[in-house]
Amino acid sequence: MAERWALAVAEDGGVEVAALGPDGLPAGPVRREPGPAEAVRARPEVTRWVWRSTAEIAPRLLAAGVRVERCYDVEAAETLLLGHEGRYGEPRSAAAALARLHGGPVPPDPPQRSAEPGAQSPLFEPQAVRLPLSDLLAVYAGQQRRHDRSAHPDRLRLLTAAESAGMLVAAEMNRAGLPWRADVHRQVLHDLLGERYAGGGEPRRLAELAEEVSAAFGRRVRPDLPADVVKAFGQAGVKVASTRRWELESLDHPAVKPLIEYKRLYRIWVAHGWSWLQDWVRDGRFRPEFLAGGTVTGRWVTNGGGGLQIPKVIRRAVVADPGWRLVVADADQMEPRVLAAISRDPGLMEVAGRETDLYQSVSDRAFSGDRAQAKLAVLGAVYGQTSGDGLKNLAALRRRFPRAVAYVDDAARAGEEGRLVRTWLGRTCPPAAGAADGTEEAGLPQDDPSGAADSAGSGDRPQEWLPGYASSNARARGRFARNFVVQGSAADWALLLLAALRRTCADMAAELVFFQHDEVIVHCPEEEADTVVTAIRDAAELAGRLTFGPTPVRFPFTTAVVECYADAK
DNA sequence: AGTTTCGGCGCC
DNA sequence: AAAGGGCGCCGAAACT
Repeated sequence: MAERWALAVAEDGGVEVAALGPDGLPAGPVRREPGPAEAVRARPEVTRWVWRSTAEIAPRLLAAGVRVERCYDVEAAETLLLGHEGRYGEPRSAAAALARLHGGPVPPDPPQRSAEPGAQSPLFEPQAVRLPLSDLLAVYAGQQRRHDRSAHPDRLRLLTAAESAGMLVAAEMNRAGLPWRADVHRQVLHDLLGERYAGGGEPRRLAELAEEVSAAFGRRVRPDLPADVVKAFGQAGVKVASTRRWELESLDHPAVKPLIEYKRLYRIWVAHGWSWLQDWVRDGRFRPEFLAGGTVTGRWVTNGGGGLQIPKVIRRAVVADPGWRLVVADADQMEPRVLAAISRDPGLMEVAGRETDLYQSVSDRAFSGDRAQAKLAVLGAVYGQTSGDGLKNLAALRRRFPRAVAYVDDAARAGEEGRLVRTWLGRTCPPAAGAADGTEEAGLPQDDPSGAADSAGSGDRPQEWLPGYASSNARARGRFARNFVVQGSAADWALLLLAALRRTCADMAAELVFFQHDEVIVHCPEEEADTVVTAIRDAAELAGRLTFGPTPVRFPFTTAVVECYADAK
């Protein structure tokens, strides 16, 4: 029997709790408990806890060794509902939601706290505005009605549940951390960069490469300063607009090779070097602080340490504990499969209904077996590519998979026209997203972010007084919206995958330690690895059915059971 | 001196 | 003529 309770943290750290009836209204007296852990532990029959903020409460539960089955995060729900209602940018705190309910002055959201290297994750968000249980329940009841009023209440309710589950998973990952061998990391750095010199300057290998670059130019050039490099090329008679790698690669000059190698290693040094290790790895774990729902598309972000950008060479340092394994699982061709599921394109659903390489199938049908071209065409359609071979390939794609291409084209048009665009479950794209892009001329005005909040009906006003401005902005919005429906629907699915996987891991020692868009890592005892592999496959299929309803589309994963992350794939 | 933007690149 | 989405991170440059 599904039991739902609500919990509100009081100023003194105690909590109020109350049972909720099937209608979501209180079905019993409000009781006080000394803390959330005590309240939850005393009620194992509860299957969903309604609370203001998972980020506030889950760490306290985890610290006490208490697990909840599911939750409903009121502030996550408020964010999703506001977006869905086209009110992006309005304050999303529970206190703001209450004020809107009562018609009072709406408090602005507290500023985001920024990540500090090595900072302890606080058990409380210090600036959070808490609500008494009665107020929290009023907001919750209002949110239930707002779900009901949406175009697809079931989907939106599922999205809220999924987002809440994601926040539980994020809290658990933040507590677990990613197993990290600092000694291995140091060895990798030494192999790549050479010795460090006293005083914090460049390590040996970078100094050598800088010398090579200078020698090639015949004067001292600092390879880490783009302006210096561009000038040096100019003096050597080579015109170059930037020092981007793809641009340098086309040049014929002896400085190019050491320069590119310098930039590659410099990047490792500054972003994942010794000071990174010092800042972010503690007690054998890297804790990047995952933030579920951190982007408008629903993808997660990490706060600190570049947790979602771990370079391939550095993954050597991610090593399972003795006797344990890492199950590294990567969704196969997630984006086109999601496009098949949301567009219901018959041809694309057919190829996505197989677990074999989807890009190969697409290329067999539309690109004479050229897989690389097929992949470029599909990604180009999803990302809004509009030039080069992309256009030609897009035409071929359109002939074979017309509904799929039409789906993203429609999204792009809606975005250009300032209409609301949603993921499959109803996460909504902010109307002005991408507006800052495309203003290639300096000095062009950009959309005022504060204006987006109060101009629900006027956000699409064209600015034709500035030739080129409105159109390039609109096109940027179109590309954003085109990508949004696919990337965001994939994020919808990924949340349900995580929720299902979390459920299975609860019965084992296995812990979810990493999630990156379409990839998960589970850390588990060796003997659980096979079970985890199966659990991931099952979770993927379950997530597919739950998210998209009946669909022939399959969501296969490539899994590897390894001791070291670098040995996967 | 402190804060914001830019250039470039890492990941998906 | 050229026009690919989402992020985070760093140091330098540009700003206040």
